[in-house]
Amino acid sequence: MAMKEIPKAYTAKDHEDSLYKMWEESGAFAPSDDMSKEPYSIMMPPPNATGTLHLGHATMLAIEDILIRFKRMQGFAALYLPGTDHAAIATESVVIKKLQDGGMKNPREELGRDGLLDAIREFVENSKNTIRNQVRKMGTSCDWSRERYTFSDEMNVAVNELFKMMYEDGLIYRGGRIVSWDPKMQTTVADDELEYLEEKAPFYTFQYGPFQISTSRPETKFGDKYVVMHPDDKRYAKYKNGETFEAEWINGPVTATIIKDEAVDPEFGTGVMTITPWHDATDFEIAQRHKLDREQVIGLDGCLMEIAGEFAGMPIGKARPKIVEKLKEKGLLVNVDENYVHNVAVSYRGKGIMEPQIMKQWFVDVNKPAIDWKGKQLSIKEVLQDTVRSKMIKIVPDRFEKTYFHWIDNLRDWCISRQIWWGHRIPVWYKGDEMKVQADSPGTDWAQDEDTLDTWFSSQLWTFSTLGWPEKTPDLMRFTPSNCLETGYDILFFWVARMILGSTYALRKSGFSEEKSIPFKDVYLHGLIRDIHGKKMSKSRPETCIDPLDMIEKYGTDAIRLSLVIGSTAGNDMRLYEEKIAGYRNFVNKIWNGSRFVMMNLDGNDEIDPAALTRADKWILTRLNEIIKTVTDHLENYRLSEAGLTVYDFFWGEYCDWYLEISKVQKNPAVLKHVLKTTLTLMHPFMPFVTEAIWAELCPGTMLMTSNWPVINPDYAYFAESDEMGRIMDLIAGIRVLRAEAGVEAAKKIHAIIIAHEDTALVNDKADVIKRLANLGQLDIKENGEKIEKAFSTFVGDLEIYLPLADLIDFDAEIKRITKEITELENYFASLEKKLSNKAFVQNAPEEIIKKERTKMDETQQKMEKLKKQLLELGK
RNA sequence: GGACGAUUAGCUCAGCUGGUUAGAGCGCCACAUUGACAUUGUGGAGGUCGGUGGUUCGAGUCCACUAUCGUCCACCA
Repeated sequence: MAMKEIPKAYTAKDHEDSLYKMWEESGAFAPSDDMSKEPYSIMMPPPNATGTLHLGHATMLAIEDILIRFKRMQGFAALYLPGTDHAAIATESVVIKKLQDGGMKNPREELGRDGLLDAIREFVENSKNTIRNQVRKMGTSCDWSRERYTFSDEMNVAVNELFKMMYEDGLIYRGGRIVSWDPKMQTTVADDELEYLEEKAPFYTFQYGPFQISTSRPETKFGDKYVVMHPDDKRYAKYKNGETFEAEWINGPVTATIIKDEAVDPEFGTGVMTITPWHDATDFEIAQRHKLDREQVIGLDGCLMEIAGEFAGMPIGKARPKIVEKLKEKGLLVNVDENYVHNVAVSYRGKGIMEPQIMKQWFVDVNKPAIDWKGKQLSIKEVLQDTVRSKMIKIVPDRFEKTYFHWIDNLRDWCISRQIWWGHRIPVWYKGDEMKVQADSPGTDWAQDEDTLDTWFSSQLWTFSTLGWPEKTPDLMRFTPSNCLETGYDILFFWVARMILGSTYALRKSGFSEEKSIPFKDVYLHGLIRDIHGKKMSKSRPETCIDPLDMIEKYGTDAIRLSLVIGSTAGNDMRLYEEKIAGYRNFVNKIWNGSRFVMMNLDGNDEIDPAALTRADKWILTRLNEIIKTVTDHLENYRLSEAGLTVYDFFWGEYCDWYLEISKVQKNPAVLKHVLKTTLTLMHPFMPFVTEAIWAELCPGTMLMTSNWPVINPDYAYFAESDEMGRIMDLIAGIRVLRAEAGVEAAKKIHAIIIAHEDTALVNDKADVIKRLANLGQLDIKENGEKIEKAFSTFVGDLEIYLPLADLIDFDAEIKRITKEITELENYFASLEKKLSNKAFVQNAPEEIIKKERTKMDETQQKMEKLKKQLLELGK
């Protein structure tokens, strides 16, 4: 038989590449052309076209691919659109560093704009290929024919179009604002691309006229001519707002003005500060409020300017101690706190220390009403809030909605211009004082804005520009909005919120309805992958890093996918270690061998004969129904881990350990095959390769990937699911109402009785419950009928009996004691039952022992019945 | 300063709207195994679910307070 050729252990390497090739060539990665099928789409968050795939990407791809394969099998026209991101600052700094490592001193100067762009382009093309192949390695079933790139010509058209629309709507404006300037990368950095590092720096206090002021940055203080204090600070009550005084300062005397502003914290330092509006965001705001002068002190190169007099041209780091020295000589240094700790802002990308500067930049206004939304003109901020608040967009897990709203509340205008070269260039042209906003040059003598756009400005268009916008292509009409955006929670603000912004604005403007203009319906946020100690994996500590590609090589893609998905929940970080992956590799192998065994026992007959089913067959078929239902339900609700675990447990613990064992004695090949096929289907989204490889043997000529997702077969409901618990729940619900209406004591007694009488017959027969209760007392239903009826209405239709409460009181303790005893017996009974339902025990244990256990069970049952009768007697 | 998350077996983690005796993997102990599988099977030990109080007939699950760890946001003159 052909089976003998199948190797004993599954070696992933021998199958994965050829299976992927088969899928790709079959065309099944593309969504079905059948327009009657409901569309389902996921836009892959594009990995940066700089490096290689890391575990974050692997997690993302695994989760998305599970969802898309599931939906595809369910019969949706499933689109999974892949792509890469040009990642402006990140890429440019990587390439510049490479060139510098290669000996080039200043690549920007030496290569010029076009030369550097060429170098970056070449680098990006190479790494794009690497990324593509790695995405394939993960088994990702995305439609490569629709691959997109955030810096393609088509994308550039979309970006320019959006810029123009927003400009014409007055949403984009140019203005002098304080921005974070990165002297290292020579560009601005957005607020949320900053991170703060703790730094210990000397904290100086200087005499400034009659005041003492403190600073850790004396080099900014040259132009300071305002002192600010809180209006309510009693210490300085004698000074009036606007009052001036003379003060000796670094380079001679200055005339200073007193300003009262609530931004000053009276508790901090001396409660008085001088301000440097050009180089501090808070100071800038104070200066705006009071219309104060602003002067630049530090140049864009990080060196002091003319205003610094003798210090001009010095880098700030060098100048600082010298300035302090001079002030000390002048007798103006009051004291130095050497243990002062404060935060410095650095770039999230390049780690350069920020220098706030006032610069002309392009901004997106987030407060101007400009979007026609549900009959009103709303601002970007308001639309961002409404989409989530009205549940048009659902965030999983929902606790991130709170974070999202908090972020929006604090949202300021978005600075979208960057002074780097790698990126979409701002489509604005200047000639003298004239300015035009358009993609192409208006003619000779016009010069284009030197700046490029923030990378997120193009990324925000990802969900719909990839489908052809601004053209109204069939894909755009069909697949927008996408169904799910899956990404890490760390870029909720960077990207997710911006996509909502871009999509709602652009698509509403293009005539789409509110429902069609959101970028996605669900947002699924996964956590970060950490090492076994819970630390972030970082390149600087390679021993903590797990490279997904190494793991694929060693354990196979299916094992990686499982280990990234099982045991992880939305929004929570997960630890990953090699042993875990090895564990799932074992499972993959188990599937292989279990299937091999099944195939050795098939007889070519696939028809299940209902008349020939053993108890075991019926059981496994019933269980299969339950598993289908559970797995489908979990997947629909993004509980991927639960779904995976369910099918894992079923296959290993029930199908292999139990049903296959029985099959060695008495087998039903048709059932064996049916259950295997169904289980393989359920497992396929999680572990596409091994399931497809087995399928090829099991059902030659067909492809599992395009098979139908299983549905429950009502014929296989041989064992009714126990709905007893459901009945009890109804009863309890009734008691809860009764408690509210008739009082706690009454409810407690009824509960005690029910516990005591909790046998199936009693719970099944509602009327019987009521009768028994009725025997216990003579509470008149005519008096309390309404309450009682309400209490039991969840499980009793008609109530025309008397309900007893009053006479129970004396038997309380006795009932309690017997109830407890019954509970103990029940526990014992259940443990016996468990033992007897253990297949291995039943199969292997000697007959006498099993008989003995059965006898014990019978005895226990009799005891329990006796006690229950007693309890009833007590009731009477 | 504000918010959020975590705390469950030796380790890493599940546990969906409160409900039969709280689960898995790894590790540990004992035994088994040349007929699918040592990447195995069977059995076992191991948990007062961080603490205190509350709601409830019933709490790992809900509420309040609290401890420890972690993350994010804001401020830091």
